[in-house]
Amino acid sequence: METYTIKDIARELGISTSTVSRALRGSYEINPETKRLVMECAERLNYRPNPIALSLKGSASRAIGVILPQIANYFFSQAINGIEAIAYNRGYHVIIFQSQESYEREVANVQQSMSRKVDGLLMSLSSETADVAHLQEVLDKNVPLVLFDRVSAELNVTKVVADNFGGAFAATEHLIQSGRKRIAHLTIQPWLSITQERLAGYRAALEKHGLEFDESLIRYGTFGPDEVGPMVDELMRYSSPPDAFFTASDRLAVGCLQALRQRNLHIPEDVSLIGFTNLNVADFLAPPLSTVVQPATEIGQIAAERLIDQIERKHRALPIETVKIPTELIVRSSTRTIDQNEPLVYASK
Amino acid sequence: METYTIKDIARELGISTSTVSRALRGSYEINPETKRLVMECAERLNYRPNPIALSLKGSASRAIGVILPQIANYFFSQAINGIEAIAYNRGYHVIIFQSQESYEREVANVQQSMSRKVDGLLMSLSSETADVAHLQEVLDKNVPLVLFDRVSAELNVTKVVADNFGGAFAATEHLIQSGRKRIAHLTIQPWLSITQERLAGYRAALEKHGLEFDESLIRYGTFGPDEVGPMVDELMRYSSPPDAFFTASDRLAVGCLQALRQRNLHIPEDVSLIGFTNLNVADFLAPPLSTVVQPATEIGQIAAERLIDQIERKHRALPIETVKIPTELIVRSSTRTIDQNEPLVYASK
DNA sequence: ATAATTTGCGCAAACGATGTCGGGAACGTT
DNA sequence: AACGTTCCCGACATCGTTTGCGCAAATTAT
Repeated sequence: METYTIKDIARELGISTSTVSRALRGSYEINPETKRLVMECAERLNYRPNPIALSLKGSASRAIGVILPQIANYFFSQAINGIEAIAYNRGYHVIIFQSQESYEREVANVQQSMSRKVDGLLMSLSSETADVAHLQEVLDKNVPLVLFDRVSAELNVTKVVADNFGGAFAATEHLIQSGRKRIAHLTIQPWLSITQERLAGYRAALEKHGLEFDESLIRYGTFGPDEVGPMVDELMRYSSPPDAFFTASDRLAVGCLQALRQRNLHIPEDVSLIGFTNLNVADFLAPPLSTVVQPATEIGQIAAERLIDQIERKHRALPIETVKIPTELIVRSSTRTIDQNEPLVYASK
Repeated sequence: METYTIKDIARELGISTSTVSRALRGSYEINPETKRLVMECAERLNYRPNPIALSLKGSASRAIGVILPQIANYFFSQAINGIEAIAYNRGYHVIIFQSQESYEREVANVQQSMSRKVDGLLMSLSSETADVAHLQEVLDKNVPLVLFDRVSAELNVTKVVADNFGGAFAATEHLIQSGRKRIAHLTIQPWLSITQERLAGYRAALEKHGLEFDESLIRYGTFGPDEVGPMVDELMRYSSPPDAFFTASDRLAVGCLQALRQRNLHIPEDVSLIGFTNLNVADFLAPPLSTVVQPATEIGQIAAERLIDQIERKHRALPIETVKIPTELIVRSSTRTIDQNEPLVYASK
């Protein structure tokens, strides 16, 4: 099956390429009969317009770029599914780039997607990204941009995020209500919006319940391997060590679980553990892990919808807003209130 | 930061675009002094060649396409990481497409990547794919193609796969050696190469140990939601029900775990469970899940290397071969030999 | 000094599609 | 009969880059 061009159709029918082009795009100034012939011939040859040529011409490429830190991450891979679903049935293709949490690679990704002439960009910032000049340039070029999850306050664009404050508040309050008093918070880089919002939610819940906010119970992780162990060690050495851990990501939740287990700290007997994560196996862990679930797929869907709306109504400026999606608190055994009579068993319920 | 073209450089220096083009590519027929000027100017303007124009011309796009069933899957997302790592430091960009286990979408993805003029294609077949004519076309166009994991015997191309036979053999033998006699095998679509190989490994291990191969203990899954429950029900209704489950994928392993738990079947007391999976939390599940681990990252890396080798030495035909990467059997509690005296506890070890 | 090479560079065509012109034919209007 | 319209359609330029060909100047050979 060869790949035919507009020229082949033109030659076949003995007309000019312009006519073919116009017929294909349904221009009003083409004879219906000619149109029919062209359409039929295109069909017969299985003609597909060359997206590269289209992009070169500067017209729509019907592709959107997605730049995110890591695919191998529940949250992001689910978000991609949401994005693809929407993009697919609105006729767009999705080109995925991973920044690998590197600012440098993120900038390169942005350049790549610009030169590949995507119609719009969907981004979640790398953990290294402090400066957003590269994104300002995108906006200056008038390329629609929507941020999701890891957003920047410095950019005046549409953003789609989970209700991080609310989720963190709910998680913390839940820990307090189940009898915990010294709640450690393991989180990620402090300059990220999500970190700040979750921290604020955590703090607000403490304050509401008259608990002191203790800076020394907060630990900021990077994305290094086995970084949680040392944090746990430090924290547990305190004269009044934490009786609960609230972690801010998939990785930290699992890392914390592992670290606690290695140190022979029992959950929830010794400490409670709750994660801010999208782990789909949370229910099958030992112990089943309480989590704040972010609707990753939905975030992806809404972000994609907003972006495509912007692309298609490019002339009329669409309102810029921040969409906040509610999170859901799912309570499992890892944050159970301890009844001293209960046997120490994690059997399936 | 504007985006400059070769023309801008030409105008700036008062020379022709051809000269600039040749200078940039280091042609021998350009005066070294002119070259220097051009290089310097390009540097100063931060010139980046337009990949779209390059692709249109038909030359290398320095991009490779990756088409796989699902990103939201441990195995595939790790494989992508391996692919990206190699591609990145050999100067290629990776364009990822998801077939979503749909033949139709896979064909569309192939078309897309062809028309985006990727320099090569890395693929893992969708579970619906029985016919590979669309891939034969890729080969006919002389576009390098490497298959990984889900490969097709009908295509004469380089393939990179895990040692599915060996892994399945090891898993089955392990179950037998831990005292199991009726081993059920939950697997995926029967026409996939990996399914067949794993089944063969399973069967060979049974035969080696003098156990009967019982067709009725095999179940072929699709990718539907909660399909495992009914399978388990059917199997457990047998007069001699299975005493072990060997599952062939991430999804099936977790699904099986869930189904068994819901039916109050204890692992490993009532039945053993071992998965063929890349779940990174296998050790934290209740019970910790024995698994056959596929080196996903390595598979991705090797596949990417082979592909890029083929792209770059396109003239000399590279030998076509199937690379088989060893798998690793990791034994955890879910396949423990049952000691009747032991209490029924899944506590952390 | 003349002829033959070499060196360095520009012109123009191509890649596939779109869009701006403008022109011929057929029609209607005075 | 002469003019203006409308309807269809084709020639050509364009997007950014590469490349075959050719041509002038500089160099070397005769």
